[in-house]
This record gives sequence, structure tokens and C-alpha cells, in this order.
Amino acid sequence: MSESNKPLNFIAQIIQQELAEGRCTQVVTRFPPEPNGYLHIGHAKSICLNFGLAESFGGRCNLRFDDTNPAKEEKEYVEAIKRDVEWLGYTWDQECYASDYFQQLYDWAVELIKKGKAYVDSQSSEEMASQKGTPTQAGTDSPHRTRSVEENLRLFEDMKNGKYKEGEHVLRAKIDMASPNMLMRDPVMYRILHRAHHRTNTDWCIYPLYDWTHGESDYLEQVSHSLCTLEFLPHRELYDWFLDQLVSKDRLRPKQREFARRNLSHTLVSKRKLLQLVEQKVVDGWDDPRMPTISGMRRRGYPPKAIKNFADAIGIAKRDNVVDLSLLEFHVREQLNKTAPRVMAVLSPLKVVITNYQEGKEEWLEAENNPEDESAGFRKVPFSRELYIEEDDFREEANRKFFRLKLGGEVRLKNGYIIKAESCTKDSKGNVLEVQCTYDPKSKSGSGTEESLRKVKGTLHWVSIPHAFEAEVRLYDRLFSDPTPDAHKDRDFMEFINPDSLQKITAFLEPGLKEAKVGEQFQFQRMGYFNVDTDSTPGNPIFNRTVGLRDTWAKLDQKE
RNA sequence: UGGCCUAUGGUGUAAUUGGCAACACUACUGAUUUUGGUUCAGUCAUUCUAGGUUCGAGUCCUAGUAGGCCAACCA
Repeated sequence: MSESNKPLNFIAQIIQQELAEGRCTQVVTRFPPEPNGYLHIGHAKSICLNFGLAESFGGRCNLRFDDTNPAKEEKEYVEAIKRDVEWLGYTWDQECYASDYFQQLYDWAVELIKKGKAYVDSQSSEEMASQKGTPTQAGTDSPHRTRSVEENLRLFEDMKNGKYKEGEHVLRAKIDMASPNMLMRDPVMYRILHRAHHRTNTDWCIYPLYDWTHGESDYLEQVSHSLCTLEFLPHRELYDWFLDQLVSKDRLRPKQREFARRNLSHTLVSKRKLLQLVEQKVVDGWDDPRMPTISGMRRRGYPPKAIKNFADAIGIAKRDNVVDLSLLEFHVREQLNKTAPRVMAVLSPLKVVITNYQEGKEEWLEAENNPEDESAGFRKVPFSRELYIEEDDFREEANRKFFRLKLGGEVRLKNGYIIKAESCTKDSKGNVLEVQCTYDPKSKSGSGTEESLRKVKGTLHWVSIPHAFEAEVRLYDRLFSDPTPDAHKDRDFMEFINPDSLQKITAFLEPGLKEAKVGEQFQFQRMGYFNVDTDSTPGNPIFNRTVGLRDTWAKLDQKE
């Protein structure tokens, strides 16, 4: 691969070293989502990391659903997650479910009880919390901590057999109520939950908790490197303690490694807050193109390769970070620039009449589909006496920096002729309604004449009015105006919602676009990249702005 | 206040493990351009602070400072 000489991130370095030292012979990773919601850009990073690492070391990566909480999980999410991972272009080795290990986990728990390493506690969660102590103060032992093995076994079995109500008992690991690590103060391993599970239905009424599931699942799947975000770092001690109780020396012992979660500017990723946006109809649903969900980015038109390259570019480390959205947008443009056919679309029309162009005449001009890709070929676009150009592309008068059309000035119509603005008509408020131009018949693009080779500073896109095709275009912008909308202590993230994050307009497009199919992507020249939204119907495409083009003029203009 | 983690341009990561601080994005110049796009060339750093070790420190030592994480029968 061309990336072989790229410096390794710290996790890849660890893997390389452990491979060399023989701790493991093959790299096995896993992507372990809980099926309780939709995947977002943060998950995408984790997917790229886990699958990417396995790929580059010739190993494999499992997709594992961490489904130990039936109160929150649904099959619908399992399907959505699989769709998103596939869309990113990854193929998992095994499709696993923590729920497949419930029996094994139960058996191991019984063993722990027999070894005196776990006990049934019968206090309320409030009582247990009050005994937990604080980070600076040791906890106190539960009165049930000294129950006999026999009593614990009987109670645990009765828990499993549904003899108790929720909250009556829990199974706890017997570790150390004075540990400086709060997680080691006799953590709960099982709770009673009389709930149907999306896969095991009512087979179980006790469910294992995260800590008593994750490492064990890793062990059962013989995962060599269990990667997670930094907030799980304190869990590592417990992860190892549980494994200590059950690993056999001849099998691979998984290791947990932590990396810092990536924060993307101008967005947030908290499930609760995203849900709020959906419920309060700030957005159109979980796959709204403004959402940071994978399904939202897909609908927005972000290519999977762009997301992968982005994930790769931001790297991996252990410090707090906020990655600028513009880096993601750069990778989106980088992909689309190579692949998206160029077309002409006028988003905000201004009528131009070419007074010396014969009335009723039409010409079909040759237009290049993609200057970045010769194999993309050419197409024909209709030209006539009456055209639309972009409102912003005309000013009655302007300084030298304005390369576009102004009275007495010349400009080239892309793929067409050089025109000169002679006059304009305005309404009573002074708004320009129409621009009258003359054209140079000899300046036709590609004709090879001296006039056609003449340089004019500006080139405008345009659409022939009689041929134009009207379509709905949705102009999306960032959802939040603040780089870190949910990092303000005294201000709610809802205050930072960008009121202009969506603008629906009717645009005028070259006629060929009428046949555009859902998912197809285009560059509207000088405007941005657009894709056909899933709301479209045949013959009535709706276009989403995926991302604008870099616009140095907009910046220049703003400074004035 | 206990334990743990972290600190390198505006942003995100590198630095052959003690040897000229590099890459990408952003921003700004300029060139090219029938997209103010693309492409090309260039500009932007007292490596958190203060001491110390060393011929030599982003890297090692000491003391600070700042930020983050940890007390769910969530994951």
C-alpha cells in the first residue's frame, strides 16, 4: 500500500510490538455498538479504526452488538447499524451479540460465587450508593457481603428463575470497597429486569452489566485488541480483574486500549440532545442531512471514502480535541471533485436577454462533463435568446475586483458566447428585473476563432429560460453557529442553532437533470456539490446541497 | 480534597525514541484556469511555565500550572 511509510499511531505501534513479541499472532478487533440508537460520526471514527487496523495488519474485525439492556435496545437499530457499517464499505468477520453469551456469562458468574468472588446484595440501589463512599473517601461493606456461598448460589439461581421483582437483589463482584477506583468497589454484575429482549425474548430476567460482559465477550471472540474511548480507562482495572477470574493460559487474553474521542466542531453527538432535535422538529429525523449521523451524512451526499479519509486524517491520540468541520468538508470536496459531473444550475435567477440573438433560435452547445476526468465525456446544453444567470453575478457598477457582469462589461457564458451588458430594467424599488446584453457571434466556445480565444476575466454559468427545468433545491448549512454548542456551562445548546441551516428554493436547471436518480451527485458549477434526495420521485428530483465549493470571492466580497 | 489521563502553529496529528520541529486542514499571498472550482508555488511556532541534567531536550529529571475522566441495578 502507498501508506506503508506513514507513521503509525500509538495503538498501531502497540499492536506491532505485541505482534513482534508474540502476545498474539493475529489482530482481532471488534466494533461493539449498543443497538439503542443510530450511529454517528464518532462511531464512524471507531469503525474506521477497528476495521482499518484489522485490515492493515491482515487480521479481522467482528461486529458485536452490546445488547445487555433490553430496556433500550431494538432490532430496528441492529438493522440500521449493519446498513451503516456496510455503507462505509466494511465487511465484518463475525456478527456477534453479547446476548449469545448470556448462558456462558451466567455459568462463569456461578463459578465466581463458588470462589467467593461474588455475592448477592439485597439492598436498594440508594443504600448501596450511600455505602459506595466518594473518590476521596473509602466505601463501607454491604451487610450481605459475607453471605455464604450456598446462600448466594441459591439466591442467584432464584434471581435467574424469576422469583424476585426488579431491584430486590443484584449480584456484585467482591473486590474492594476501599479502592481508589470507584469502579472496583464491588461493582454490580447482574440486575433483575423483567423485560423482553429483542433476541432472547423472555428467556432471561437477569441481565449482565457492561463490565461483566465486555471483556468476557472479547475473550470468547478471542479479540486481541479491545479499543474504546478514554472515558473507559477507569474500567480497564475491572476489565482485567474479571478476566483474571476466568482466562485459561492457553487462550489469548484480550487487552483494552483507550483513545480520545474525536469531537467535531459545529455539531454534537449526544444521543439525548440529538433526540431533542428530532422530537422538537428542529430537524427532519435521524437521517436529516444536517444530522451528524451516518445516515444523515449519507443522505447529505458525503461519500463513504471521504469519511474514511477524514477518519484517517484526524488520527488518534489521547488528548482532548475539537476537529474543525472544514477538514471533513475538505475530504468531501476532494472526493466529489474527482467524480461529480459538472452541470449548470441557477439557484437565484436574473433574466438576461441577448438583444442581437435571433428570436426563437436555439443552439445545443457542447459542454464538458468533468475537467478532472476525461473519460466523463461531453453533453449538449441548449442556448437561446433568454437566459437566467445568477442574481449575484450582475451589478450595475462595480470595482475591478468584480469579475462578473456589470454595465458596459463583458463576461463569457460558460460553454457559450462572450456577452456585454448594455442596459438593465428595474422595478420601482430599484431591483434589477432584467439585463439586456449583446453577444459576439464569433466568440462561441470551442469554435477556434480568434474571438473565441479572447480572454475575459469572468465566466458565468447560465440556463436557457425556455429549456429550463425547475426543481426544489435544499440548501443545507451547519446546524450550529457555535463551534462547540454543547460545551457552554451557562448556555443551552439549543441557543446556538443556526436559523439558516436549511433553505428550500426552486432552482432552474439544465434540462438533462430531469432524469437524475436518487443518490446521484453533481457539481452545480460555481455553486457547490449536490445530490438527489430520497424524497425525490421519478421526473421530480429534489437536490440537496452536500457542500459548497471553496469560495474565495465570497470572502473577498465580505471584507469590503 | 483522592486516584487516573493529557498538554507541540488557528485546528488535528508527526518527530527515526536525546540530534535542523514535519504533514494535512484553515487563513493569507501569488501563478494557472472558459468554474473566483481544480492544480501549482509561497507565508503563518519562543513545543503550558520555571528550574535542572547534557556538547545537544518537544523528548530525560524536579516543582508548578491548566484541562479532562471517575461515586448509574446505562453502555
